[in-house]
Amino acid sequence: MRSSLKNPSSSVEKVDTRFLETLIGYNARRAALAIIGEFLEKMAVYGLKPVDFSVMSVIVHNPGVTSRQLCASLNILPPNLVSLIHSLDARGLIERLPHPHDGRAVGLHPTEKGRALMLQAEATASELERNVGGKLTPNQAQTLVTLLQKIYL
Amino acid sequence: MRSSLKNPSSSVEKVDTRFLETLIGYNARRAALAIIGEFLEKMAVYGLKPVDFSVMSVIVHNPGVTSRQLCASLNILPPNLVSLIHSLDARGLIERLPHPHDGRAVGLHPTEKGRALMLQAEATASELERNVGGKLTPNQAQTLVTLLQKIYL
DNA sequence: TATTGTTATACTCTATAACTATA
DNA sequence: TATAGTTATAGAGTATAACAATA
Repeated sequence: MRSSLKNPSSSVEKVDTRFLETLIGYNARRAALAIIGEFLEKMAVYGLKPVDFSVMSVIVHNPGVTSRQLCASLNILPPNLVSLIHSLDARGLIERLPHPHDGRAVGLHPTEKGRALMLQAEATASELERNVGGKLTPNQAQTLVTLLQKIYL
Repeated sequence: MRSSLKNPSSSVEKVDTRFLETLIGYNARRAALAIIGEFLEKMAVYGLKPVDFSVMSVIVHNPGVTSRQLCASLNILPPNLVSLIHSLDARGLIERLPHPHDGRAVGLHPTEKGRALMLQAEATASELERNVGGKLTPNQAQTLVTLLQKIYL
């Protein structure tokens, strides 16, 4: 039996990552990156990256939402949202209308084009979800979502 | 009953993110970021960021592992590992020794200082894990890890 | 010809400070 | 005085191409 501790020049056949695999954070990050990779591919046809998708989804489901509300909901810093919103506006997916009660704020509204795009994009996202669920039973997928939300919500 | 669809200037009281919360990728990312945030704070005393920690952990548990093996295990691109390894070397946490069979490769070995640091750091990580588990029962934490691994492994 | 480690570099993501207009 | 949106900018993270040394 060779001791890897006493031989500084020994080589490694199979890398042991068992300790890291006990950590929820490590596993959550690896799983998230794996899913986001698939997401990026499938959403490319809509010209939406994950953040764009999240922002558009919130705007469609919350017409009139402000930038500040978006930032708080999605954990985005205000300066980083600006160019994102500008880009969605330039693509004709959203409209910026004056806020009814607050002259400082701007309400973000989906255009018909934006609504139509997100109807498809959300369907694709749900389909991808069922693909990820190919590795999980529907029951397991639901359990997973519930447990993850206990952590960050 | 006000219809938010017909009033483009309506405001939003509470932001509805229910659709996003059905997506495993969204939840996994949010949970990972929440845990990594805590991790960053607790690991600051060791001067270790999450990637440094992962790399050191793999080196300690696999003395003699090569850069390429590390990259494959942790999903890091080789050019991005270089400065990381250099920094750990400069801190005296690892040693780079010639590989026994392959003249191109370099074996990465923990120094005693590196081992001692990681003994503490891994204990802290496990403790943090139990804190995250404060939101979950030990059983739920185990279930969560198992389900996440089904996705990316 | 393929692989290891490396350099240089570019692009994206994330973070901070400071400004303006309005509350 | 505080907040919404914005600008400028810095730093961290991630990506590709190309090279020398070795297999």
